[in-house]
Amino acid sequence: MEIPSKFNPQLVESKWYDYWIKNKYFNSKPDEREPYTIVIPPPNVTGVLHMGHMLNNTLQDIIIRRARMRGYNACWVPGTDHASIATEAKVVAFLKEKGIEKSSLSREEFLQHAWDWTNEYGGIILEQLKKLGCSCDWERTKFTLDKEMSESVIQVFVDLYEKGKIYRGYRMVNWDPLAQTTLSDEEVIYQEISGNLYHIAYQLDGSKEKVVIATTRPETLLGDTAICINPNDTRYKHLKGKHVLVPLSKRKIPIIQDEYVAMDFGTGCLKVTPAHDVNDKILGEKYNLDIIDIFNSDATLNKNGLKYEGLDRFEARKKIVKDLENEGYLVEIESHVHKVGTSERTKAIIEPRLSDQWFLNTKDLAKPAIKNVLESKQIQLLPEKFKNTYRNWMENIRDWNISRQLWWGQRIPAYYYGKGKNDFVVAVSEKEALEKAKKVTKNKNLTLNDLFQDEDVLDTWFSSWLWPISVFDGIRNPNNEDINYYYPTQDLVTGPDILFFWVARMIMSGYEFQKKQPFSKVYLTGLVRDKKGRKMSKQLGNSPDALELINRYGADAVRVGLMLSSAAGNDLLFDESLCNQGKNFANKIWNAFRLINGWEIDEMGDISKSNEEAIEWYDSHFNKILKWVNKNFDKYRISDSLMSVYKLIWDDFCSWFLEIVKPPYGSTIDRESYNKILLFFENNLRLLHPFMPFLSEELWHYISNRNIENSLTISSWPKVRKIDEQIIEKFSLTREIIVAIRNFRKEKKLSFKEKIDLYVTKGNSKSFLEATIKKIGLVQKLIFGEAPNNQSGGSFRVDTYEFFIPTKFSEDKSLEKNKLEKELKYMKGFLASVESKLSNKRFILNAPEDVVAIEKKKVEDAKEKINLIEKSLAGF
RNA sequence: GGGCGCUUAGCUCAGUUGGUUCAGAGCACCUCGUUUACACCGAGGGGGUCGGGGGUUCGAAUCCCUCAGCGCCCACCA
Repeated sequence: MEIPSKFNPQLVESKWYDYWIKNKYFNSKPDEREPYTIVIPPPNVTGVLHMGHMLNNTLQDIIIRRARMRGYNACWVPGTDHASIATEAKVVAFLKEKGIEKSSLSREEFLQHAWDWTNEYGGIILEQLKKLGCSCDWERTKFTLDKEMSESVIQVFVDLYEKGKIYRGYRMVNWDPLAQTTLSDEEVIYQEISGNLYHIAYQLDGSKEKVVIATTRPETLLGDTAICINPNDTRYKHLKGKHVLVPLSKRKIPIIQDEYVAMDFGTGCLKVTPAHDVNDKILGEKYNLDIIDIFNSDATLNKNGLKYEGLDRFEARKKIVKDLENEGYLVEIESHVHKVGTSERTKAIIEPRLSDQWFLNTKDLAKPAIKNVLESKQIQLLPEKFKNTYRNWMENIRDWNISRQLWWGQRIPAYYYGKGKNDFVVAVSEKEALEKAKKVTKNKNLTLNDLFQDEDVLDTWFSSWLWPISVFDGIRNPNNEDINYYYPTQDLVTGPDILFFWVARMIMSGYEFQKKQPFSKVYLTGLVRDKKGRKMSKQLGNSPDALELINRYGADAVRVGLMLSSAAGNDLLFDESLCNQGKNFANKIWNAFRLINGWEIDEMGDISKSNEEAIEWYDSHFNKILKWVNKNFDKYRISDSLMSVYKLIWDDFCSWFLEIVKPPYGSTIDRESYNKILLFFENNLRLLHPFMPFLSEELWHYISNRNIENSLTISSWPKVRKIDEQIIEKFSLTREIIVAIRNFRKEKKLSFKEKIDLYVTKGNSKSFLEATIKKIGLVQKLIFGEAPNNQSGGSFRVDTYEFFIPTKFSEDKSLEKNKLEKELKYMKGFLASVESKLSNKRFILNAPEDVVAIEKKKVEDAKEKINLIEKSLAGF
């Protein structure tokens, strides 16, 4: 069959992807086979493919493709996430460009825009995953805001509320003034900044004395309701029970005492602003202080900000510092490095803020989730080091703030029937809410118009934490066929950055709602960095365009490039040259097939001895490598698996096996050899398929007329068969001898085309492959016995063998003698070191028998070699 | 401030419960080679006192201690 001289990924990729889809090879429904399930970490619906996605989706595809080939009912469920903050922010910005302010829209109008946006840009990322070759069951594609997905979320909310785990509370929360919503603790990233510590003097009421406090946030003094000193601080003992006047506002506030204040920090005197600091809030509650909130929701100052009203917090800070200085309150500005919380999404500096929010008490949910991960029986984290991180977080878990002041998301199903904070019911629908409200209020005349649904939506993670269950509709429709069959899933592949956000919470929800783990293995990938070790980011511009890479190198090559350097949990330094390596590999395989394909078969021809040797060896060697590949897969060492396959195909199959069986130019190959070679090639393709699905499928079809199975994708993963260690050893000795012959040629400047005679002058058995040596070493005659007298030439030794090759010119005698003496010196030194080890009584006593036996064997071999060299030296 | 992890060839990393012939791989590098599968190639080669120091052991890259450097996670010192 004609085959193009070059592999063209562009032509082949779309052809086979369409073919796979058309034949529904990726689709799964429950049957009698064992399931193998992976749910995709749903990317942001409006996102685009980046290197991190490429990495973890390639891994998932490799795992699921191998599972499919191993006969499992493989099911990889794809989908997208509505990512409320990120998407809402994008939509708001998009509308703003068109001159539409969010505030001018009703909730319904805004949501319509958001859906329009989603329908237009949503799912692009899924199309990109197809380009990568991902074998997802696309008919199962889910979106976290789909009707049935949302219903599951609401049902879970109601359930947890009824169990008393969800509550509404007035708390200090993390406020993102840019997105204008609260965030969970996990969404706040603390960043070190170099700021200032301002020392500010407060006038003591009814005295000339001033008390100096230290703060990083001078603008919040407008919300001060006390200053606090340590009762043990002798410097301030006399201030007990007195009052001070807040600078600028002249408000009178008390001096309180609490051991919380560190005497050695700042001035040992703390201003207390219960509305804007978590610790101050605690002090405020303890001492019953007033709470003065000075900010609006966008972190500009409100009417409590007095003349600074309307200014942004940082503008206000500048002005206030200046005014304090002018009025003589500012004592000192000390530079000070401290940490500020920033929003994971918008990067805005977080403002601690008191407000009514919904919380989930996770203490009890965490219990089985901790136990089962620590035991590693039901759930295993890979690499294992993450167990510590996980444990640390889970054991100190705090209540989860699940409400967000956004519109894009599932609206909290709490319905208020009155003005009071607690005048609400929680229900899955308005109708049910009305019934409940009627009961609670004992007012039968209540109508839907009397109910007001809570304005907030739920944290996006509150929907994705159900993902492994909700994609199979296990919440709304428990015990349905899918959930019973596919759950628990097998593997989760994701980044460690969402270990708490997502992984830990899925584990909690899995045990809470399904009573079982959501997955048994969590493969945590590393971060994709550039080759300088920098995190890939848009700002740095060091992240290659994923699709561009696929266009340039081909999807297979990019997959290989990514896999070549990524141990689980380790960051991976991505360098485009790795894709090139993948491309070269594809080219190599392609050409190996072109070689085989071009051979003319002689139906009557007999198999040669060297072909027999090579076939016997590769058969065993392949199985040995297969066993190793399987072992690495079992340990989720995917890149090691690939490297084994890479070396198997490139070095062993192409460089050795094909070179041995290759018919000389103009000759034919016998049918028996040809069939075996093709079979081996086919098996190579099977191992290759999970890593390079397109190339392997393409080549498979060039030989598919021999196959009953009509696609490699649904063919089988090879089973390990017998491994003959003896032939493998024989081959490795043969290999060494051939390398030695090649070295000899190079040293003696003998052409690699010139035939030679090879004398085996010393050696106790014939444990190498003669025909192979003759063919690859271009050996005319292989003779066991002494070299003829007066024959010029040179000798060399391999293992316990000595060889002689006649050449026209003899080697310089003194040079050869020198070489032998060097070898002898080394061997003697080696022998001495082993013998001294063996003469050590404690070694004999303590070392295990086999280790001692090995050492003894070393002595024997060394002695034999020394003997060999000495005999040769005697000839000089 | 607590916890975890890392440091092995120029680069990226393996190295299983301490024990086979001077510690392995891939890439890079050097030399040679236009042999009709492939120069996106072939053949051959060089390169590491396993971060420093100390200890346990017959034996340590591997176990213990210590020092140094790097990284990650968690934590309310204003």
